[in-house]
Amino acid sequence: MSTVTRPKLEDVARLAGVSLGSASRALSVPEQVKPDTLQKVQRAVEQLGYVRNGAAQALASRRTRTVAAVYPTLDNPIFAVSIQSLQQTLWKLGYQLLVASHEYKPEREADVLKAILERGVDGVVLVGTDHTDEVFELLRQYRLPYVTTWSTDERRAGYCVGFSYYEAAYEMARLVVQHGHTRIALCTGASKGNERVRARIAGTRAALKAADLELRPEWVTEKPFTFEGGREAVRTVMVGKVLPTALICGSDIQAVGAIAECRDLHMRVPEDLSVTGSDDIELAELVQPRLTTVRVPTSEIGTRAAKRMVSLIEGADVLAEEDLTTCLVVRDSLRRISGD
Amino acid sequence: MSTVTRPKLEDVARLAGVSLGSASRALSVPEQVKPDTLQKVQRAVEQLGYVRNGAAQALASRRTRTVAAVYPTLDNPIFAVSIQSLQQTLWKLGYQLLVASHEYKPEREADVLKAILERGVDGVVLVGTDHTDEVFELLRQYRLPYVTTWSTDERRAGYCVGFSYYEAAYEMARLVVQHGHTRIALCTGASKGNERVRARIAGTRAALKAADLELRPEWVTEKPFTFEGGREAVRTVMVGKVLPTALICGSDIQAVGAIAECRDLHMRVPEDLSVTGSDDIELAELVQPRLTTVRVPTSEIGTRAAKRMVSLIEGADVLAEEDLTTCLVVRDSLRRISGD
DNA sequence: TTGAAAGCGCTAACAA
DNA sequence: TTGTTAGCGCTTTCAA
Repeated sequence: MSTVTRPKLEDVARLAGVSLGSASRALSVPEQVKPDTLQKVQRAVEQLGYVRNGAAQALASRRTRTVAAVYPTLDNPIFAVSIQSLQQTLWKLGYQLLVASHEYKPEREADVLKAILERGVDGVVLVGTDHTDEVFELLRQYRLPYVTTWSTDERRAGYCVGFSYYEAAYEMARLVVQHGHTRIALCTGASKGNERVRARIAGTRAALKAADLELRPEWVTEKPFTFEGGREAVRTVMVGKVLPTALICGSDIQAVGAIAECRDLHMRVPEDLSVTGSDDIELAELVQPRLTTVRVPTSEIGTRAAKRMVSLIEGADVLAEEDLTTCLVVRDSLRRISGD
Repeated sequence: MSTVTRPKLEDVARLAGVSLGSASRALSVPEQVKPDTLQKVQRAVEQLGYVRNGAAQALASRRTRTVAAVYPTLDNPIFAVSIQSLQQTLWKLGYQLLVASHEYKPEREADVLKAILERGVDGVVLVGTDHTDEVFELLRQYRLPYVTTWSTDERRAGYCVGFSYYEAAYEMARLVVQHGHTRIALCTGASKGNERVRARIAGTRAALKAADLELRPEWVTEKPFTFEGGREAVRTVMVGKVLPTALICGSDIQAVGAIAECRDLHMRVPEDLSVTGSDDIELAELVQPRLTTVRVPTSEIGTRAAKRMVSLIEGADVLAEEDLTTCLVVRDSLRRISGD
């Protein structure tokens, strides 16, 4: 009970009456020792309450059994859910997760990564494919396997776990157009260092173009992925003589904020302004009006990223996987406009 | 650029023309080396792109510069916000954060902690004061400093960073009573292994008692801290001949779920049922009706916990701090009942 | 203020 | 299958 000092493997070996090497093997490659030896070691471990010293193990084996994930922010339900599944899956595979965030400041990412490198990890999970050269350089230099998530990217296809933001945006914009809207505004996040935002803008523009519509520059706003960002978008876009009849938001969080702002401004959703979101977070069907949005495979991304990361680390064959898919979820916040 | 192998301190020392010891000191205790030496080492570090090997450092110094935090879940905005501030503050103080969660299963906490111990951390941040003996035993055995957060607890007062759930609940219940409600229901989380839930029930009960009211057992429901939990609470409690006129929820998330369920059930909030929350998450003022709730110092908890944790680790004097406070936020989801 | 050298606790190659 | 032993890269005495 009151161990004065933390027991080491040597203590375990001595108590079990085997050599240090056998004790080590009993713990890491149990199938390579005699059942008898294994049992003796296990008993000693239990008796002493022995727990491996990870630093020593990492130093000697050059493996940490930890993977790091660098997120734009932790304070967004889609990332929280995704981290959750990433964590759970890694845990089952025997890995721990070290999380970090750069608060949507792409230029900070390399610093965050450096700190992680120093601490030592076996692999890194990144969000998106757009990172500074420094980030990729560090990864290369330290020979760290990595997977990029959320977005797909043709060039690095083997290591992406995500879906096409372009297509998701295209589908949504088409849906809005099909509902008879012609004056359509777009609220996204900051496009710098974020290819997902850029793909979304491009997809939306393409869908409008296919309907001979134009995405007016003054109706495209880049706002933070927060409730407040959505509020700002409404204030930014609902000025001037000609007003949009629909606001497509890049995230449900923004959409919910936009709806709240409309209410405060005494505008009705969807009668005065239709609002759509993206992600289909749980909240989407709880707000009033219920949000029309696009469902993305949030938790699946975490699970798959974990598995792929471990395959990469352990040198298993990494099979090219199909991209994940999204689907429209039609609820009440998008109005059908008859005539014009 | 294309370093074949990661440079070590020895390489730095050689390039700088100093001994290994001096190079080490230049990095960790720069004030103990001559400015000249310091500069030479710094230059070499830069030139080689040297990054410390954390495992080796941890092994030799028996310090990891990492603190772990074990949460019930990561998928709850109050924890996300708190983690955020914890992380930021630790980072500024030169520490990294390792997060883990036990998914509201108190019995898993010790296992999670063991994995953390193995990885090696300098201290642990826990949520709440109610943990299994095994958890405290591990902490003691490994001499790990820890701080408990969110809740205050007289017995371990020196290491708590939190507020009184009892008082917060008392205030809220009193407010509800003052609004003329006599039939009051309570929706909390699971009380097992969660002293915060128990304190909340006790506080609510005490406030009712002070008004000669009773907290009926059939109107006290323990549900998960999720939207769905709030929905279930409404279904559980709104049966029978006599119905409550107010539902006090243990979290805003539950309250928002409850409001949505009322809507689906064609009950109006607050006309047919008043609903109150707790935490004052951002969403609270975005929903319709806007939520009456109690504001808790979410981000302050993270900041203070980080500072206290580092003081504990570095052996600084840990000054007894005052408990944090909460305050009622009155909005629209609580109705005033005239007469009865 | 510096250099030399002895570990930190473990893994893995090698020999038996 | 097991025991022996040489490191893994760093910190930290100790002596100079």
